[in-house]
Parts: sequence; C-alpha cells; structure tokens
Amino acid sequence: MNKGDRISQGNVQAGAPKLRKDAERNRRRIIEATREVIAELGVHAPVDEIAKRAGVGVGTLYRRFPDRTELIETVFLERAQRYLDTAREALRHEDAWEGFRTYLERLCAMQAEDRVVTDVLTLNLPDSPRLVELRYRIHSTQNRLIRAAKQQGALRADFTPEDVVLLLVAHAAIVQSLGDEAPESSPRFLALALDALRPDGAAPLPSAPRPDRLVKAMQRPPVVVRRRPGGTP
Amino acid sequence: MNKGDRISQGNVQAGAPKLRKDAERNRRRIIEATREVIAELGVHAPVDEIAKRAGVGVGTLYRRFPDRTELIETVFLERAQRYLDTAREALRHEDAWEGFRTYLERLCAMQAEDRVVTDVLTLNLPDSPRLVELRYRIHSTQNRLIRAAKQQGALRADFTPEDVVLLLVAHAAIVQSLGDEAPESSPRFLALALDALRPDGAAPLPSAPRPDRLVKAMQRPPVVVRRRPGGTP
DNA sequence: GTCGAAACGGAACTAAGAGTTCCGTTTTTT
DNA sequence: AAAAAACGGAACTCTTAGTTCCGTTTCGAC
Repeated sequence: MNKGDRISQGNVQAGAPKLRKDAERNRRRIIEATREVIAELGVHAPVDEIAKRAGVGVGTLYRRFPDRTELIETVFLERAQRYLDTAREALRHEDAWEGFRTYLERLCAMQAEDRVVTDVLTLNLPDSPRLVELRYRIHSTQNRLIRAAKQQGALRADFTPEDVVLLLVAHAAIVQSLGDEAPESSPRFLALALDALRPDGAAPLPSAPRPDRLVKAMQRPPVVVRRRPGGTP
Repeated sequence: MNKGDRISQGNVQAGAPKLRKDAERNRRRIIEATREVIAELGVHAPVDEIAKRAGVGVGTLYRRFPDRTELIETVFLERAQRYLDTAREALRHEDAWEGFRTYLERLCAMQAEDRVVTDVLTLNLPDSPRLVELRYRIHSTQNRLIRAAKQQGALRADFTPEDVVLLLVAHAAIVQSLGDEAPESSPRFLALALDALRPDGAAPLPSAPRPDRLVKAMQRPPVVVRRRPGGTP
C-alpha cells in the first residue's frame, strides 16, 4: 500500500479525518454507482462494474472501502430501511385492506425496479445486527397489517405472514426472469395473487410453512457476499 | 486421442458398432447418473459430479458423449416428453376443471422433484428442433385444457395460457429457494394459486404479457449449456 | 492363455470470471 | 514548488468448470 493511502470506512464516522475534495467527490460517486448497479444486477454485481459506472478505477474504490462487502452493506441497509418505511406508511391507511394491498403493490414495484429489494428479503450480510433488527421491525409491522385486514374481513382468515414471503419470492422470480422482456408479467401476477387472498369462496389451504424454517431457507446460501476469492493469500 | 477411442453419440444409432460390454454398462450408468444429478442440481450440474455419481472417470464420459451438451440433451428431451404426457393425460379427465387442476398439480410436483422440469420450461438447447416441436405440442395440449375448463365455467374467463407460465415460473422459485427447508411451501403456494383462478368474484386482470415476449424472455440466458470454456483453443 | 484393440481413470490444461493489490502517475494542498 | 494524498488500471490470485491426454487396465477373439 502506498504511503498516503489509508484504510477508512464507507460511512464517514465522527472524528474521521477529512478527505481531500476529489476523494470526497469520488466517494459519493462510488456509493451512487453502487446503488444503481446493484439495483440492476443484484448484490452479486462485480466490483469492476461499479467502479466503471462511478468513472473511477478499482483502486480508488478499494482505498475508500476495505472490501466489497463494506461497500454493499451501506446501500443494502438503506434499502431495508425503505422497505420498513413502506410497511409503516401502509399502516396509516384507514381502510385496512387498502393498506395491505398498497403494501404488497409497493413492495412488488420496488422489487421490479431494484433487485436489491429481493436480496434484502432473502440474504444476510455476514454479521449485520442492524439488518436483523430491521427485519424484525418489518415483520412486526407487517403482522399488524395482516391482522387488521383480517379483522375487517377483507383478507382470508387462513392467510399467514409466511404467505407474504411466498408471494414475494414468487414475484421476485417473475420480475427476474420475465421483467425485462415482458413487463406486464409483474402486475398481472400481482393481480392474480390478490384475487387469491379474497375470503369469500376460498378453498381451505394446506398448512403454511413454519416461520423458522422459512427464515432458514431464505438465508441459506451465503453465496452472496463471498469473501476473498483472490487477493491476500 | 488414443487410437482405440472413437467418437460416438449418446443415443445408439442404427448401424452403430457394438460397444464392449463394460463400455455399454458404463454408458447406461452415465445416463442414469445424469438423470439423477441434473434432477437435483439442474442442467448446470458440473460434469465431474455426474462422472463421480456414475462411478466413472470424466474421460470415460467424454469418450461416449462428445461434449456436455450431448449428454444433457438426452435426458432433457426425456423430461420434455414426460411433460407432454402429463398434459395429454390431463385432457382425458371428463371434468375439465379437474383435468386442468390435476395438470397444474402434477407439473408442480414434477418441478419439486426434478429441477430439470423447470429448465425444460425455460431453456433452449442450442439447435434442438426436437425440443421446439415438443414445446409446441405441449402448448397446444395445454390450450385445449384451458379452453375446456373455461367453457365449463370453472376457470376465470380472463385466464390465458401465459398465466400458466407465470405460475410455473413463480412456483419454480418457491421450490428452489424454499423447497428443501420448508417443503410445505409448494403445496401452499399452489393452493393459493388455484384460488386465484376461480371465476366468481374475480377482479378484472391487467393485460397479460404477449406470448412472443414471454417466450423470448424465458429463452434469454443461453447461460445454460455453455460451450467450450476450456479445452480446444 | 495370450495379445492387440478398446476402454478406463483422473491429473493436467485452458478459459473465464471475480476480488484485491501494487505502483507509476496525477491532483491537491500548503 | 514540494510533499502528501489520491488516482487508475494492469496484474496477480483463486475459483470453477469443460475438455484433453496418456499410462494403465480390461475385454474378447483366436
């Protein structure tokens, strides 16, 4: 490493030494590029692509973020937060069903325009307590939405929070395999899904997957943020 | 290549010279192993895994099948055929709705126990006219199922064949990300999906994706059967 | 039973990614 | 103008996967 280079973190911390003007500008560009690129390509997006989009060399990127993970995490948490905000907003609807419907619609729209949203649902950064906490809040907000919609009689009684996961996993696949070429697929699927949630005339459902299993299943492949494939031996 | 080695094809053709006994036995083992392995891992399954499962060296495998693609294709077409059989059987139900429902259920079950089924739906082998033809037959059989179920008034009128694709893509994702850990997910999802198809009280759907676009979307990534990453320059 | 052809196994080679480092050059700052 | 900081991107490493090569083993015809 060169003399002047210094390891620092993506999130400027209190008391961090000020960056040179060009460095600060590049830091912002990198974060912005990361947002864009992983929205399109998902968290697996290669570093080179991010650097290119930011108009910066990879070296520059690594000077600011000690590794790929550090960089991704910044953006990842941002998204999780937005996810939570969506749930909370939905809760403010006075019509509970409308609130729930809006929630699903917004989530699907987010999935369609940003692949990371799906990843937030699915993946765990290694050791990110903050993400765990955000997920917890998302879930409990979501539960309140569901309960309210059921009480109102607008949502089938045997619907469970796990079903939301099923729908989102399903919709993610629709968007990922069909989204670009056949964008009508997403709204079409969502509309069908909503019809499945009506209480009237609903056939009884087989039992829902256990939540803990579901969580385990979704967090399974730590494939996401691989550490050190190359580099230091 | 050694003197004795000879390029031949996976499917024994008329007039092909007879294989030695051990060779013939290995050839069968390889095909069987391929079936098993790609059922579990999908068409991307590495050749080494297949060879290992067959209890055979990779060399042996390549002596019989000039390349990976050749091998996969054999099994792939077998599956596509079974897919078609399922559709045809469903057509024999006297109750059209039952037929259609059974069709979907069988398809989902097949997806759950064999990843290749999804691949058959999604992917094209390079230059496989036979697969194209099978697909065509599958589609037309499926269309008859749908028409009959609608006429009987058991299936919502705005349902289209494209919706079957949506459901299968969605279900494939459910099985792939949740299947192992939370096997209840698949039947649960299917039951919800079937409820979405009821004609009574169905909300009007947004327009379906155009079939040609859908086909294009699904056949997009020719990622599947990559040719020559290494090997002959 | 022997011997040549056929087949075998699996190490080694090639290619394509992808993350990380290194260092000669450029830009800021004082 | 000089020193410090930052820059860019080629080069290096590791991984994964398809394919070939060749010394060794097995089969089958005589």
